[in-house]
Amino acid sequence: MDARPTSGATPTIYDVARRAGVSIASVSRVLNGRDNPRPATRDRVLKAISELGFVPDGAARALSSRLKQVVGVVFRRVYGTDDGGMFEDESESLLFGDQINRGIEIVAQRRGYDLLVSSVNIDEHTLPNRIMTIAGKCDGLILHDQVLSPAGIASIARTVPVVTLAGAEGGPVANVRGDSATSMREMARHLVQDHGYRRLAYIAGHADSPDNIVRGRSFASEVHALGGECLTGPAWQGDYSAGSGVQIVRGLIALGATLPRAIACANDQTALGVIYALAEHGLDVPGDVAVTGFDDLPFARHLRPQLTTVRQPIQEIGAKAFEVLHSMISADAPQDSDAVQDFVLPTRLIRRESCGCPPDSRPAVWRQIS
Amino acid sequence: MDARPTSGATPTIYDVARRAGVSIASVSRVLNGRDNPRPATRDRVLKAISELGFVPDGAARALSSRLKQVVGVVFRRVYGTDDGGMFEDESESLLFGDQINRGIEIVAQRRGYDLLVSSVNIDEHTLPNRIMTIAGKCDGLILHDQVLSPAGIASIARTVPVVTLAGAEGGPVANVRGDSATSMREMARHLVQDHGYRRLAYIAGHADSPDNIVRGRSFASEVHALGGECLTGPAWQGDYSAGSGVQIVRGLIALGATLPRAIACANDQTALGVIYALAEHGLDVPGDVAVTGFDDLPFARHLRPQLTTVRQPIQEIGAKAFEVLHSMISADAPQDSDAVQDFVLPTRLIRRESCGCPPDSRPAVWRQIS
DNA sequence: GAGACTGGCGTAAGCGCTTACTGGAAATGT
DNA sequence: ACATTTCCAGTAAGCGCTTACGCCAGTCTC
Repeated sequence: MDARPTSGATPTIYDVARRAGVSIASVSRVLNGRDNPRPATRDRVLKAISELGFVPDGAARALSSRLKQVVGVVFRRVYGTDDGGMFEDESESLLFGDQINRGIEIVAQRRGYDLLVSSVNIDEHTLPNRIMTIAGKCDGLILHDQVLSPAGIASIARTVPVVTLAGAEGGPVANVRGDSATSMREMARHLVQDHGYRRLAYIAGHADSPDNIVRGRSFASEVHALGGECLTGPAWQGDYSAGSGVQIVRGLIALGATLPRAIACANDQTALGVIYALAEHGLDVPGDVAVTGFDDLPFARHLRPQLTTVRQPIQEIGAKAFEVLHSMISADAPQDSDAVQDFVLPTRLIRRESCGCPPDSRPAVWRQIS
Repeated sequence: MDARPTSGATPTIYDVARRAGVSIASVSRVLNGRDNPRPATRDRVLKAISELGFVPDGAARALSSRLKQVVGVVFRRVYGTDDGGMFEDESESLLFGDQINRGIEIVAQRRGYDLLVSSVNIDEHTLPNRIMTIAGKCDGLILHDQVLSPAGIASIARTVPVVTLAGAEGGPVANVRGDSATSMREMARHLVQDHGYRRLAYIAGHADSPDNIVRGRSFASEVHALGGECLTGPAWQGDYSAGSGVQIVRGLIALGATLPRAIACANDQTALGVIYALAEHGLDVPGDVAVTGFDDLPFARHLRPQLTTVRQPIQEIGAKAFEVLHSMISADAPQDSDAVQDFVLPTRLIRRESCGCPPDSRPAVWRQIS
């Protein structure tokens, strides 16, 4: 029995112990489902717990057991290209990131972990501090694309297990990503070979995003290999936002440029903006210009025309990232040092209408879950 | 100076102190930006910190300072009506909830708080346990709509500050919500008076969602007051998912029912499904049937026709919820007991095309940010 | 029925921080 | 020059848990 005074505030394990007439050790054992305490004792404790409305303190538990059961997830706060307010919410809505987080969360929960999410603004001068604060609150970190420089990542990884998403292949830590290269090559083939387009373009995402670079390169090189032409360069530099798609198309049209026959976008949101801007000028998609996306976010199939895109196994990417991180956390060895792993998940081309394919006329109910 | 042995693992404040030749108290003071330590000392400490890659442990800090600087956010994991896979991702994508969380996060960050997010499945039999675990990891809880019964909320609120979102007016704890009633009445007026529709319907969201109930009641009563007819009942019971919108319309058409002239949906996602299903049967929106949503999610304006809906200040709702919670956490008094507050934020009717209004033909750049 | 187990439970030592208290040195006042 | 104040920095006492250890029944063995 312990003689500590009853706290006036929230009940602690001592209060429970006193009320149940046992020691705090027994309460702890009941709390953790050990089978030591015999039923009678267990019941007394359980009763005291519920009478007091006792909630064990996570911080104390974490401190003592050296496990917080929390994973940190950091993503970039996106402010897309400003296009006069039209897409301001859109660029804020991080559909892709949210889906990934959902994937992480679902598997994390199965292991008793919760997610500590935090967005960062790259320009923040206190970035290292913010990341450190977050790191201190969890057992491991999952970093979305483009939140920290490779050097920054390496440095934080000295102290806490880190997994990156959609990072570069040879990064300093374990990385999980979709197989952008293969599917973008497939996309190029589809557009050039199946549809016969010769003059195409790729609207890029953030210039410093490894995944974006891979997408652009794979697409362009395959188009060239097939004898097509692929426009790139500053005029085609977007930032993953719908707004950037709008502005690029408007800019091109304003300059009187001849648009390519097909535009492949770095992601679905950009494609959304492109289609919008094209429609604004009376251009038909895919009749005048074919447009494709990347990610296959839910809205892609509700657009008119339905968006041809690449399906990424978004939630699976998140799930995999957690599993990798979890094994790093569990492994006592803080560093597996040698071979840093790069996990690549398969992606798939989803042909819908915006590339020029005919609409699928079967009723949705009969359609394959594809 | 402290004689504790150097830990082989992650460095602690003791390691930093030893390396800098000071006491742990001084390190702590530097860490917390106290102005006590003089520059020379401070620099030594800072140097040691960066050399060791020291990251202060959040759990220890929380335990000691009795503040975790973490707020828990719990939302319901939604599995929408199954419609053969067509909308399965959609129903998982919780657009609305994610936006709210973004709002919470942004203001939380300003106060040094991070978000612990966790989705729960209502059917879970261990729900109380899950919520308790989460509660133990944070200083306060924000509960989205429909994650816990009022009794459950009241019980957990005994122990930790709680704020609910879109809860019922007379709930057991502080609540933040949009002014659904006013805008739905306005919607009814617009549809009946401006467009002259007489036969309308409301597709409901979760039957047990207070906000849904308010929306439905306000709409129906205003329609009636204006001499119109508002269809409701089991045939019009959805669940906030696009899939439910699809199924309801398909079901009605299959039964040969005469569709109303206008359908107001509980939220944008439902409207998305309704429009989809209507198009599937060759029905024109708004020509044959007008459709409206609620929330004004980003995709609403990219639909064809653009969706007429009610704009909720989504991020502001989240922000407000955090502010309220934060003041509860800061107030030493665990219970302000008496008047539980209900914060209502203004909403606004956004007239676009799906109600029958003419498309806005001004170029987007010139359009008001409205 | 004495010795060796065994299972249930209490004691106490931390986990890595924050912070009240305190002592000594430096700065200030007269 | 001495008394007084001010400033820094160290000591140590927790914060609320988990868990190694050990004690004391009650069981088992032969």
